[in-house]
Amino acid sequence: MSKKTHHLGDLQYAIMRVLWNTEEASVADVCQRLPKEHQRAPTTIATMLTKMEKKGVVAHRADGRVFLYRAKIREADVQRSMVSDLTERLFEGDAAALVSHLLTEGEFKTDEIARLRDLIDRHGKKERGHGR
Amino acid sequence: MSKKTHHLGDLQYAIMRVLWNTEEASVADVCQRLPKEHQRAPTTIATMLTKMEKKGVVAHRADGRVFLYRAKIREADVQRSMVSDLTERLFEGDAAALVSHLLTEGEFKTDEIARLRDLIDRHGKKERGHGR
DNA sequence: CTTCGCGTACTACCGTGGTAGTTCAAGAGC
DNA sequence: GCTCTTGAACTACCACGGTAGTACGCGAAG
Repeated sequence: MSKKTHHLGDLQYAIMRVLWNTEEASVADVCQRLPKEHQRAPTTIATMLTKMEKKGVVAHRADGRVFLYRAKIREADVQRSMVSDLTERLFEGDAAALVSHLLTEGEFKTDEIARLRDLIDRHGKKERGHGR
Repeated sequence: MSKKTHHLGDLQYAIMRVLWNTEEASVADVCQRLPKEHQRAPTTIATMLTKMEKKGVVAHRADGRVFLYRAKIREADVQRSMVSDLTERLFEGDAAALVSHLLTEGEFKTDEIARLRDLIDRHGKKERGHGR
């Protein structure tokens, strides 16, 4: 169940984001709710949704004449598979190397470092807290 | 100066990795040095290299009858642009959110957490150390 | 000189993301 | 009933990663 690695393109991810925020949406709804940098012709969105349905990432039901689409996969799953894909490719699956890269390439503003350490501390505590 | 965002495919990245490790390599060299999961027909590699040259990520010079290819971009640059691409798409550019995702999705083994905290500590000190 | 092998060049294809026009059908309005 | 609007379906492209066969040219072996 939900094993395949879902790599979505830019527009596809933007469409998914709309669906994740709205449960069900028609083509027109999606068009309206897309951020302006992803605005496309309605036919483009419809085509994309059809292709995405063929891939199994969305499903639709008919409500009168319009189709209502909904996401079939969870955002966290897509994120996980895309992130681990990249980690595999770029860092041989070493997630810590990815973080190291983020640090040395200056992807963090100085004040974020503290927040980061906090995140890790909390996670470490939770890990030790409830066993395993 | 090296501004464009280089997104390389799987095979292309594997080829680049060979070039990053060897300075100069012929098509045959690349074929030999590719990990077995990326072994392809020599013509495939040659085609890829030609396409990659057109994109500007590699260059070649003739040595007798053979072409010696070399990387024109640095690995860190590709990593940076691919990672920040993904961070942008999935986390609105919030790199800390990416780390948080890695933590909650269990991408780290428990003993890596310590190493991680260490990385961050060292980085924090260095930051404060030499100004900026 | 002729042939053989190797290496590059050219060409062709497939899959998929992306883009959108054109067509078709069904309900709304006259 | 006939037209107008609107949404879905179908079709057609383009770009690019990936894959590899075929053609060609050149130096070496005979």
